[in-house]
Amino acid sequence: MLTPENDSPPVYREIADTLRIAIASGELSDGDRIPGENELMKRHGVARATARQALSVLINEGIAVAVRGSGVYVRGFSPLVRHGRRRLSKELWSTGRAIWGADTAERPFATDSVTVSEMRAPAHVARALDLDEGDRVLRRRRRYRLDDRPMQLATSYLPAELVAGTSVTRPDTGPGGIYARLAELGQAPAHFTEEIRVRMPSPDERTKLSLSPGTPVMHVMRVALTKEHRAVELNEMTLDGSAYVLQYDFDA
Amino acid sequence: MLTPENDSPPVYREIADTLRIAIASGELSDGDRIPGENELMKRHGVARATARQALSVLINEGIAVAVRGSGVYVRGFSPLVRHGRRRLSKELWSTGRAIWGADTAERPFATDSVTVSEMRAPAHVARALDLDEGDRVLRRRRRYRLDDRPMQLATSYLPAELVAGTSVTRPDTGPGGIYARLAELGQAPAHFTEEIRVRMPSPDERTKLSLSPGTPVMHVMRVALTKEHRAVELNEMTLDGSAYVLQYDFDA
DNA sequence: AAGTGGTCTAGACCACATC
DNA sequence: ATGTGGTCTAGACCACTTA
Repeated sequence: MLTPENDSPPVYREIADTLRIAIASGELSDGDRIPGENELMKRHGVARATARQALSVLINEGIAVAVRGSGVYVRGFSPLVRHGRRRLSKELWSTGRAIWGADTAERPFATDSVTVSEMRAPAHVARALDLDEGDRVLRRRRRYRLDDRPMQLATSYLPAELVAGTSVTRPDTGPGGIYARLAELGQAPAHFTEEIRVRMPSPDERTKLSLSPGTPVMHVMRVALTKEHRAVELNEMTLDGSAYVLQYDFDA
Repeated sequence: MLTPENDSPPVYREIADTLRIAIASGELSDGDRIPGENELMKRHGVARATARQALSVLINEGIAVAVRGSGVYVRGFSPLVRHGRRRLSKELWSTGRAIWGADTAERPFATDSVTVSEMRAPAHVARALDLDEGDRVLRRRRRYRLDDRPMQLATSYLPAELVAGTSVTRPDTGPGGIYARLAELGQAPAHFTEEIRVRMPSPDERTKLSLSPGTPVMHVMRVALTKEHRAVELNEMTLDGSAYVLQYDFDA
């Protein structure tokens, strides 16, 4: 249509903006149906591809989700608060409660597809755990679900010689989890550091977490240290960004 | 083309996967040029829209960036570490150093487009600062840049009656910033809580932070409390997700 | 059966970058 | 001048949902 005005925004973007404003203003709210491709074609007199492009903007922003055969809908957001400090307080795991209970106020997290294996430490793991690159580590991978919704993927690495022969090497680590077992070995975690990155998920992460398009993930790398400052665990977590709010508190 | 095989992945996705693998394997690395639309059309025998769709997948994932008139390139990632605790240690702001110096190891952050205004507290601000919804707050907005690259947008809210007549109401708050001024008022921040969300940016945020498509933002909400647990500031920050790593540490 | 979104083709004109 | 990505049209067939 040879864009009559000089450098006006493209049509698909203007259509997207119209819809975005309708959503932001509350005119359309969580779960409401957004005008579909056919409706936008009629309403704005554009070709199908242009209407689609407008919708794809909102979908890639995570504001809307498309449901095949049904329509496009406004997407809600009601996340879970994950509290950095309270979650890892000593009372929790030292009394046999799983750490994951802390977030969810008694709603149980389910653990999924647990795999345990021993391997040579990858470079970044060796660095975090203060090992040499050839050293062996135990790797524990699992997925967490809440009400059947997958929420997070987690991979823990521990020095293999430290946990050899303990239940940490078995799928079920017993009451209190890994940290309780480390405490029994005299290697109780006393100090934690967490690094948080955000990015778009890989295709693998998208399927494992059932993410809809436009959903970013949080990547949390946590190192657990004993009171002697020995690094005893690296936990790499990938969280569904639409499902979590991380909370930290600290003193000046 | 009537998709010959049954439920094989769509062509554009297979093309995207090919490219993704080439990137992940290091065959293509940061800044390298990715095969463009014309190249993909020839190589895979598809229409232009299909080649474009394949590239748009990578762009929306933040793996690649398109440069008009030039080509599509692999995108690098070299973030800045923002340390939750060290940044806000009392020594920093109590000795007149700006908080922002802490992240960057002496590289200076520049402040941009500062606006100060007084207004009625929005609902979420009133809640965070423990005010009534009609109460007045001072709002300070600004943008931070590092080496001319915009890194973060920040909006602070403070109870208006608390800071009336101080330099907090002026664009330049003086040495040590807001927190030093609060300390002079006997309201020194002693405790902080931060909440972190991740989402895709709004169009406004995308332009203000010069974000390329596929870049999520971190949204940090920080409340500063005095030692008497009075909430004296709410700071809402929007960080370029490709530019930051947040770090926190704490004890069990 | 009708409507919806998902994929794909085959064209077109534009603005911009590089040579 | 040529090639690149950006936008747009006008069709087509498919799989799925809803009624």
